Amino acid sequence: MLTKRKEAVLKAIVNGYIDTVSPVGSQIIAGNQGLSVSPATIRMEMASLEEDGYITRPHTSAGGIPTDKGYRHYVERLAERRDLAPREKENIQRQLRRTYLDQEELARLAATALPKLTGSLALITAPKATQLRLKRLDLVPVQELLVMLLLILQGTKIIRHLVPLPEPVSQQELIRMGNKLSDVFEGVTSAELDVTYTELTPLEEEIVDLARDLMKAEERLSYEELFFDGLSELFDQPEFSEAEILRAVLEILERRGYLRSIVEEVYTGPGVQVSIGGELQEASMRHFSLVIAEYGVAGHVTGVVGVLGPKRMDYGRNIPAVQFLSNLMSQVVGEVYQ
Amino acid sequence: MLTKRKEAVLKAIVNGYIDTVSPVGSQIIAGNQGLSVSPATIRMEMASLEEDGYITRPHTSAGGIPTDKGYRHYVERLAERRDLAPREKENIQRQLRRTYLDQEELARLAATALPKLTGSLALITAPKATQLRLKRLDLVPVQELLVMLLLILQGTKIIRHLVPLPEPVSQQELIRMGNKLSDVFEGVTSAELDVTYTELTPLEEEIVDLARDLMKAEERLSYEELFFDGLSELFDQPEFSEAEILRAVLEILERRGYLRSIVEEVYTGPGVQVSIGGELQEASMRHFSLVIAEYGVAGHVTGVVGVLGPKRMDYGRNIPAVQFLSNLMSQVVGEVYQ
DNA sequence: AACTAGCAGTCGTCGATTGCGAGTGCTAAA
DNA sequence: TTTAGCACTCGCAATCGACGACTGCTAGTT
Repeated sequence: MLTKRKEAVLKAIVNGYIDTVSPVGSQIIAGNQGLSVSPATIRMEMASLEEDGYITRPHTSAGGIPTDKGYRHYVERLAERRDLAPREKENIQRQLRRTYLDQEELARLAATALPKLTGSLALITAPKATQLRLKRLDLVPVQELLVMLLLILQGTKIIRHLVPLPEPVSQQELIRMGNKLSDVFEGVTSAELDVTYTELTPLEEEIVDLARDLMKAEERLSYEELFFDGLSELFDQPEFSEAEILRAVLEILERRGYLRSIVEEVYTGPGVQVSIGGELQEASMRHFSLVIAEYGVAGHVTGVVGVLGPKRMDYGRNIPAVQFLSNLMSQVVGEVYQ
Repeated sequence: MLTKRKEAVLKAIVNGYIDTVSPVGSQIIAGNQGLSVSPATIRMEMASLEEDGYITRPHTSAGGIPTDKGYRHYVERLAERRDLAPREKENIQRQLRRTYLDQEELARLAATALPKLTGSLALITAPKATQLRLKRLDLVPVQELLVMLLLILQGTKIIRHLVPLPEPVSQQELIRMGNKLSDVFEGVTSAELDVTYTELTPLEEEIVDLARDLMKAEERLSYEELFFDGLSELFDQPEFSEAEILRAVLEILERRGYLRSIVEEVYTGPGVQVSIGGELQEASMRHFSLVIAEYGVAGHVTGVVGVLGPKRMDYGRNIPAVQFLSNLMSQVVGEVYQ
């Protein structure tokens, strides 16, 4: 356990490092009001903090910079949460509360808003239903032997898929089939989409089978598509003057599935989760931190919202920001999802 | 007009610069088989090429690097086009010819394939119909006073929009309306979507009006959404060791509308178009070249496919690659679009 | 016992200096 | 017209030293 004074020193170091991106020395810390001891004393404390693994030094005679452990302690006990300004909140609310947005657009918009608030990259998955429900099924002719199967699901989700036909089917017949199947299977889950329900033609059976497979495949995906935005905000951060680090981010973003796996790894429960540098499995993430939270309607639809930034991001602000967006999106999604 | 030998020198310089990314001097050029003259003679030619604006030098005693004019001449008369290998072609064909892809997925897949072939960033717009045609109209209940209006259009395009209702409407009634309107307006263009056609209830009229507005808005967009892929391929290029240039690209990519405007600016006619550095309006593009081509069915659906890379990209390969993809996508889109 | 002043010592950064080599332009000869 | 030769120009990388930001330690103070 750290003494009060050690904590004050650690806090000053983390805050200072977040601010200046360079090691902070004992005199600067001593200069802080609130700590009225001499630099020499601070140095003693710093030596001890270093020994305990909270800070490190780039070289012998340099100031301290926080280690992952130091950041962790800071995030958990030291950082002062600074909520968004009421105006900022209103702005975002106005953007996301337009009722004519579908859920993907919602995620996309949220991903655009977040970087401006946090100076970090925003990561958002579209809401994903644990249990899909069919609202309607359409068959739309594309070509003589090709139709588009459209599954319209609860929420605002749509699955579309092209289906080759063994023989030509008239448009009237397709419409009739669509109406019939919509009628029979309205409100049904993938498990209940069963061909034994009623009398179906072979073609209808085939379509129902396909629909079920598509819904199951969709459910099996652990997350919806991941949206991100704010690359340039992220690259405004001074650590990205080195192209190497920058490349690391880009590679992560290009392998979207991979990023999804990180989100899953980090995501261990409700509330805002913070992962710092080396706490993430992946070596290339060691310069970054991730602040994420779940949103949605528990047990029905959920997505993940978060930011990816340098380890020295402004946690005091970003954590409340993610929290706020998570709550807001939960509300909006909840309304549409009924 | 350039003499044969001047052209040979220019070609050697461009090829050399593409290869090594550093100024190429007279001895290296003289070392090329095919040119059996001494370095001194080459120097004379280089001085003349410099005077005519085909090459420049970073400083007095350095080798030559091509100017935009030099690249332009190279692309038009000197570059040897090297078509893709049959295996590469087959691979791509196999990926894009899966009939169950809708058109957006097609564009997305093509955008993924291209960077691997060209080492550049791929830019692709989804196919855009000049004249949208309605195939079907659905109204799907979302909440008591909220329905999703679904316009299913020719091709595989879908427009969805949430519509607040003045008063509750039963699901049966919504289905009836959807079927009725689909029936009346099947195959119709936005201009023909007119409420005077037949007898409609006020709510139906409102929906038809909205549908028309949505279709018109969609038609007014100059291009569909732009897909891109291959950031990391692009950043493997050595010129991106400087973070500044890198930032320029990212800003361009974040402002997607802006990139679209560049595509429009460049796009002046059929066939593969090449724009080199300063030939593009935008100052931040001066280090890049763009190779693009239209694809689709002339007069019906069109999109744009291209690559963005450093000015010293491998034009000899990239131009045929874009050509090939444009042709292939035209075929695939043509089939689905009937 | 806890703190602090003072001081020697460490180490990275910045600017100036230098040598090297790649490559030129020019001249004079072939 | 071409070429060999040569003086000259620059960029680049390495070296060096001064500087200053810090530290760790010691000895003295509270």
